Amino acid sequence: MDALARDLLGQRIRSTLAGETVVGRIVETEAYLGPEDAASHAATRTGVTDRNRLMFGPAGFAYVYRIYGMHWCLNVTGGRSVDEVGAVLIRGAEIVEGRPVAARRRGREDHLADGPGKLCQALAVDGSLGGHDLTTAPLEILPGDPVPDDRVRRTGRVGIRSAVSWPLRYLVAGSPGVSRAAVHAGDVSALPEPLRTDLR
DNA sequence: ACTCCGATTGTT
DNA sequence: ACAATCGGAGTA
Repeated sequence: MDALARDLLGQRIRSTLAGETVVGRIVETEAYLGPEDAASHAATRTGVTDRNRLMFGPAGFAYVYRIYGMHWCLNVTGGRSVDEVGAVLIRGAEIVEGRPVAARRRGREDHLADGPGKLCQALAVDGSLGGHDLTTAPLEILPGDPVPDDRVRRTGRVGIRSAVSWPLRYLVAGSPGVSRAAVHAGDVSALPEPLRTDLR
């Protein structure tokens, strides 16, 4: 999961939804793990539910959920085996194609995709994309220029109450499209020992 | 059936 | 600092 979050940086996400093309370069992600991660939607006491079921499935599919009754958030599922549960939230992208389309959808010329809700609005992503195979149109993740390690920052996650110190947020330092959220130190030692093995 | 509240955003 | 806005999850 963690490795997926790192590797998504620099890759492109192309939306041809609603008949128009918008492409973003992914610059900010966050990993959410399985039941052991209190901040994850997979941590529900009731186990698998209608909402989180995709987090328990195979990798490479869209898990889209609504937040605060008004915004959509896009995740890439990351499970590589039946034992691995989780997904990676796409938190920010730099729009590299279809800027005018994204601006119209956003109703403004700036801050087009520097946040998970904004990104979904710019790419026209909504709940109907849940379960979509992200290797196929109309919403697909494509290879991009790899981001070297010295441009990558790993920090604590944003906007959650539990396990905030887990360093599972990744961003490309200084790149447009990174959200304004404060960069706070994620503490690797705060991760439970079994999970640390997933860190590179 | 009922309450609580969130992996956010935009404005004051 | 705070309102908007609603369905999922937990409780009964």
